[in-house]
Amino acid sequence: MSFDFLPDKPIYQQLIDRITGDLIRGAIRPGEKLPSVREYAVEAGVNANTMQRVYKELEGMGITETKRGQGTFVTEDEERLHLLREEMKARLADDFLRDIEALGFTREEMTAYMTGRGTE
Amino acid sequence: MSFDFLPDKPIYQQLIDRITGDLIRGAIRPGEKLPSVREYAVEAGVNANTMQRVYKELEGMGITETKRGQGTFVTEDEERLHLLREEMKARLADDFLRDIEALGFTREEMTAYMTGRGTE
Amino acid sequence: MSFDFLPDKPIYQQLIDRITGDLIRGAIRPGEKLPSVREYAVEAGVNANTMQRVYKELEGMGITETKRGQGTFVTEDEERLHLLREEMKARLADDFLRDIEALGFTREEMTAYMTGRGTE
Amino acid sequence: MSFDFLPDKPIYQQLIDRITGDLIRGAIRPGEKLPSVREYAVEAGVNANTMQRVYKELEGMGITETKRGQGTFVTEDEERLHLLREEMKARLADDFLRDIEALGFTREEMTAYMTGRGTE
DNA sequence: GTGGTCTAGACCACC
DNA sequence: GTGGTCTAGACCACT
Repeated sequence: MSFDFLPDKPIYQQLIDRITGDLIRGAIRPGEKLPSVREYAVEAGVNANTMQRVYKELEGMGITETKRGQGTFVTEDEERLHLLREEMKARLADDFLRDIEALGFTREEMTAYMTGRGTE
Repeated sequence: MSFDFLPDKPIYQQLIDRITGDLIRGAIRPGEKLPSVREYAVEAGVNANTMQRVYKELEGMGITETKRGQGTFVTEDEERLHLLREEMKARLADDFLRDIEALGFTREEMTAYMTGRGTE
Repeated sequence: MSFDFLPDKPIYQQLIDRITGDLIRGAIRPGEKLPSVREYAVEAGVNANTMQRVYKELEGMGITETKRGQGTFVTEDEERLHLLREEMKARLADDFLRDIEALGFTREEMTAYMTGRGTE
Repeated sequence: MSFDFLPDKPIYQQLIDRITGDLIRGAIRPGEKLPSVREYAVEAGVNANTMQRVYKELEGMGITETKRGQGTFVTEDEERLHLLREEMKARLADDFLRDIEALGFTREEMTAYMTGRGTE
C-alpha cells in the first residue's frame, strides 16, 4: 500500500477519496472495522489529527459509524453505500462534461484521445 | 456572457480556463486584441488585481503578448496555440482517468453513464 | 425491554437515566433487588465494565446500596428517592429553558409545537 | 458579549449553537459578513483553529458561504434559514419529549414546574 | 486502547 | 488580511 499525495489537493480529501474508492471497489466491506485513527495515521504517514478529520468527514457522509471505545466501522446500510457510489459517479461525470464543454472539446475527441492511455 | 464561479476553485484559474476555452473553440482568434484589464475585470465582476494575475499568467504561458501602450494581444504563433490545446486535452483526460481508477469505476460504466447526459 | 443507545451520549449515562426513570415511574420499588452486574450487562448488551460503572455511580448518588454477597438493592430511603426525582426534573427543565433561550425561541412557540407531537 | 462555556459539551458546538441562535433570533441578518476567523477567535477567547472548525461546520450546514480572501457571509437563502429554524425547534422539542418520557415525567408536571422559572 | 477536543504555531492560496 | 491545511502534542471520556 503506497501513499503519496498530490499537491494542490488537501491530503484529507485524497484520503477520503481513497477510502471511498476502496469501498466502491469492494476492497472494504459493509460492517468492517477500519484501522484505528492512530494506526491508519502512521500507515498513511500523516498526522493523527488529519486522519481524525478524515474519519469524522466519513461519518458525516453516513459512510461510517463510530462505536465509542471500540473503533470505527463501515455502515451496514448497503443502500447508503450504493447511493454513495452513484453520487460519486455522477459528480465525476458531470464535472468532466462541464470541463470539456468549457474548454471547447468534443466528447469524440476526448474519447479518441483516452483510448490507449492510462492503465486500460 | 454569464460569469458565475465555482467555489473551491480559484477564480483566476476559472478565468484562465474560460479564455483558453474561447481560444480553443475559436471564439478568440490569433492576433486579436483582448479587452483591457480594467474593462474585463468590470465585465467579469472581479477585482482588477485578480484579472491582472490572469493576464500575467496567460503571458507566462506564451498565449498572449503585451504591447506597451496598446494592450494585450493573443499570440499569432499558431504552433503555440495548437500545443496549448493538446496540453489542456491531456490534462483533462489524464485527471479523469486517474480519478476513475482511484474510485474504482470502469471506463465502460462511465461512458454508459455519460451517454445521454449534459448538452450532448 | 429494548436497548438501543443514542450516539454522542455515554452509554453508562443512558443506562443510569433508564434505571432512575424506572425508579421515578415506579417500575422499580424501594428495597427491591436489582439484577447482578453480569446479568444486567448481558441483558442490556453492554460490556460488564460499563454496567459496573453504572452501579457504582448509582451507589454514589445514594440510590442503591450494596450488600456484600447478596447483591445490589434500591435504597429504602423514600426521602432520598423523592429528592432524586426533583433533581432530575429540575435538570431537565432548566436545560430545556436554557436551550430555548440560547436559540431564540419563546416558550409559547415550543409549547404550540409540542402539542400533538410524541406519545401524548 | 460574554463567553463562558459549559463543561461536558464541546466548545465548538456551543459556538455553533450561539451563532445559529443569533441567526434565529435575528441578531444576525442574511447576507451579513461575520467577523474573520481570527477576530472572532480572539473575541470568544478560543483558538483560531477551533473557530475555523465552527465556520466550516456552519458552511457544511448551508448556513454560511465563504468568499475566498473576503470573508465569511451568512447565506441570503432565506428559505434555508427558515428551514434551519424549524429543524432546531424540532430537535429541541423531540429530545425534550423523549427525555421526559424516559424519566417518567408527564408534560403537565414539567409545564407546572417551568412556570415561574428562568427568565420568563 | 479508541475516538474526540483543544491548543499553538507554521505555511499556503486567494483577493 | 482572509480562509484553509497540516503538524505536534496534550488531555479527556468511554469501553
